[in-house]
Formats: sequence, structure tokens, C-alpha cells
Amino acid sequence: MAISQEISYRLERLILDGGLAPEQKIPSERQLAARLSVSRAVIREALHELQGRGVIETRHGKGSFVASMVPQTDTVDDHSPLMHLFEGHPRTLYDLLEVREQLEGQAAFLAAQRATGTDRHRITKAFRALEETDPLSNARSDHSFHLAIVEASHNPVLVHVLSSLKNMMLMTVQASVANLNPRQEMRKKIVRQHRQLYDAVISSKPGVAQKAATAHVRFVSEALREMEKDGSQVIRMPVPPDNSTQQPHQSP
Amino acid sequence: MAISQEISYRLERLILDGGLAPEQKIPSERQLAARLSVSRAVIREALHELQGRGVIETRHGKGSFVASMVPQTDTVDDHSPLMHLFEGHPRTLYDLLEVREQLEGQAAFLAAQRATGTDRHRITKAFRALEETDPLSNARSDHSFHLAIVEASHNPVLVHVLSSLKNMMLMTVQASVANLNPRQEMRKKIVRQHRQLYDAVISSKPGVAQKAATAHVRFVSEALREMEKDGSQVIRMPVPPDNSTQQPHQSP
DNA sequence: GTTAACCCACTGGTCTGACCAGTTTTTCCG
DNA sequence: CGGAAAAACTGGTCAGACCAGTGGGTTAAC
Repeated sequence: MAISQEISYRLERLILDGGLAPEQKIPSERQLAARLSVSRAVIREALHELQGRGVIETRHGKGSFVASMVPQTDTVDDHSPLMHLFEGHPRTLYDLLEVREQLEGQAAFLAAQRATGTDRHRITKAFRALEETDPLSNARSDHSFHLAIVEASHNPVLVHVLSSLKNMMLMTVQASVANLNPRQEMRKKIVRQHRQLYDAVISSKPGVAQKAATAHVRFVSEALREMEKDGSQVIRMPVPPDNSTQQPHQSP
Repeated sequence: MAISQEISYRLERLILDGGLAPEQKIPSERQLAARLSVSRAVIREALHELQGRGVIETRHGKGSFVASMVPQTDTVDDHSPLMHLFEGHPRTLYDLLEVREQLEGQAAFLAAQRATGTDRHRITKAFRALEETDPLSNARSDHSFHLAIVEASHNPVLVHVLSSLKNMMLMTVQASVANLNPRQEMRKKIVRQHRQLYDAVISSKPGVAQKAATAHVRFVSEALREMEKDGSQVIRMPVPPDNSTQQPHQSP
């Protein structure tokens, strides 16, 4: 194995084992080179590896620092392999929506097919709440509504995958509602889409429900794309701690 | 921003957009340096960044190659949130297949739409290999074929999700081929389905490709269900150590 | 002819020492 | 003392050299 890789490995372990705390400064490249008796080039390559992996940050003229990896090992894999793609690659957001479009559609289809009485009750409850909450803070309601439908599909795998994808989205962009609700006409369309989806599921029309769900996600995706094109920046920020996304429960 | 970072970013985007396909060789460091008019050190630093985040693999004396987008988290989470569902709940397998049906369909659709020349070449190669290998040991070929199509969708999220699902399947059941191939008539049908899928993707017919892919997964799912009902136990065992896991694309 | 050895032209891996470009500290003059 | 220049850091880039694996082709021996 290459020396630079050994060094990057050793440094990473040192950091993970707590030998170097977050925000702490790493010895300068020249010091490390001298200390480990290798050339500075090797040190730089090792550091770039750690940098690519998000373990350290390097600032010109100042030095390299251990990145503050939030000790919050939530249920969500913080540094999931996909997470790196988001940073600097906005396109991934739309890749994500592309997949969600498909899966939300399937979830709606299955929900319309399989929803039990309890499911219908939960969905209805969530839908009512969604209609009553004020536009500004109904991100949670929106989430609950869709989650209720997904869970009514009675497919644990689907629930799990979709919740992962949604969490991943929430990590980078404040959900669609936050971006779109301010625009009145957008909000109206979304409300109508929700109603269509709700009606289709409740009246057990799988095909219609599926179409409604995919159309909804596609609409949101295209709206976001449009906004971004128009210059109005899509709000991208970590979502505040949300206890409701922690454990989507499955009703038996 | 540092030049090396710009270069690593450009290369990563190039890879994600399909300009460079998995397994494909990246120009040598000296070529890149000359082409981009920078020193070789900068190129090496950029490559080490990509290496750190698993986008490329470098082999001494051979060159650098685009890594499969599949996150090879060798630590296949035994304690994955979904894993415990399998134990005692065979139904989860079919939930899994239900979701896969949808996603493989989407992947085929997108692949037929977006496949580049390189993608088509890879798919064709995998397909040929699939046709030539003997029925008993073509689990790998089957996997490679489907993977090539999924990667041609140029949607990293889709690749990631599907690979997770597939890994999860491999953990519990020896893939469909192992169970179905012994039966001659089954195998014939599967071969025909593969050919239909292949033709549709290569001739850029998204709709047809999607239908072929979903039909294929559904067929496998129903066949498994049938077998289980008939009493013949579906083989459920951990997949044997796979040395090709490290370097996903190997043709025998 | 086949095969084995070797050589050479690739590839990445490492080293050296220099210089540029930001940042912080020190120095020294007003 | 205050503040500006200078020095001493930091990382970023460059050039050229050499080492170390790899593979193809030529050659020499069998």
C-alpha cells in the first residue's frame, strides 16, 4: 500500500480515536513530513484524501483542521456515501426526486389497495391537519400526511427506503413546502394535488392514487427547478431537529 | 478555490454525468497534467481527493479507474434497520421485490433514455457474457448485466438504493438465478426476458424497457412465490465470499 | 514453432528544492 | 505607544528527477 494511504489511514484513526479533537489544528505539512520522514508531497496527498472524505478541512495560510463531525449519530447516517454527492452537486437533489416520484407513486398505489380502516383514519387525520395548519409551518403536516400514506402501503421496505430518501432531502433542502408555500398560486396547486391524492387513496383507486402522487412529486421537482433557474435560490439548509422523523412506526 | 479542488470537482461531475463510465480508465496523470496545463502534483492531489471519497480507484503501474458508483460498504450492516425484519418474516423478501420491480423499471426507462455509447458497450458486453456463461454460475453475470443497466441511468441515487436492496436480497437468498435456473423452462423464459430488456434499452425505447424490466422482476418474484408454495424450499443462505466485490466489473 | 528471457515504454509513487500566495507574528521606526 | 513594514509562518504550485510495478514486444534458447 502506498505511503500516503498509510498516513491518511493513521491520521484518520488518530482522529476517530479522539487523539485529535474537532476544530483542532493538525501539525503543518512540513512538520508532518519531517516527523514521519517522508516528503511533503506524500503528506499533501494523504491530507487530500482525508479532505475528500470530509475528515479534515484545509485553509490556505492557516493550516488543516479536524472537521467537526457532529457527534449526533442519529438514526440517520450522517456521512452516508450519498451525502458527499450533495455537497457541491445540486443535481443529486433532482436525482433524488426522480426516484421519489416513482416510489411515492407506488406507495400511493399500494395504499389505495391495502389501506385498512385504521390506516384510513390516520390518513384522514393527517390530511385534516394539513388543511388546517398555516402555510408557513406545515412542513411537518405535509410530512405526516405522506408518511401516513406510505405506511398504509404495508410494505416495510418501501417505508424504510422512502424515509431514508426523505431524510436525506431534509438534510439539504428545507422541504418543498418551505420553498413553495410562500408563492400563493403554488400553494393552491399543491393543496389541490393533496386533495386528489387523498380522495383517490380513500376511495380505493390505486391507479388514480399513483398518478396523483407521481404528478405531485414531479410538480414539486419541476417547480424547484424552475425557481432555481429563475435565480431565486432554493433554500438549502439543515433542517432543525425533528423528533417525528426518528422512528416511522408501522401499524400492524 | 484551489486548482486541485476544481479539477477533482470537474472530474467528479464528468463521472456522474456519464462522461466516464465505471471501470473505465482515466487518462494518465501525465496526460491530465499536460491537458489541463497544471503540474502533475496538482493532478495527483485531485485524484487522491476522489480516491478518498471512493469515486476512483488507483492501481500502481496500471492507472486510475472510475469506481463503481455502488458504495462497497464491506461492513454489510448485519444490524441494518431492515435486517431484523427478515428473520422470521419471509414476506419481507416479496416486499423487497415489490419495490425492486418499480425501481428496476425506472432504471431501465432512464437507461434507454440516457445511455451513452460507453454505457451501451458495457451493457452489450455484460449481456454477451450473460448468454455465454453456464446456467449454474451465472449469478454474477446476471448481477453485472442488471448493474450495467442501472448505472446507465446516470442517477446515483437510484444506483445506491437498488444496490442496497440487492445486497439485502443476496444476504438472505441466493439470487433468483440460483433458485430458478435449475428449471429448464424457467431459464428459457428468463433468457427471453433479458433479451427483450436488452433490445429495448439498446434501441432506446424507454417505455418498452421499463415494461420488460418490471415484468422480469415480477416474474422472478412470482416464480419464487410459487416454488415456496409448492414446498420446494427457496434456498436461503448467505452469499459465498465474492472476490469480485472489490472490483465489481470483471469479465471472466 | 514454442517458450523463456529480457528490454523498453508505459503506468503510478516518491523525493527534492524552489517559488507563489495567504496569515500571523515580530520588529522597528515615527 | 501605535502602526506599518518585515519576517516567519501556513498551504498551493511548479519543475524535474528517480523508483517501482505492468505489459507488450523482441529476441534467443529450446
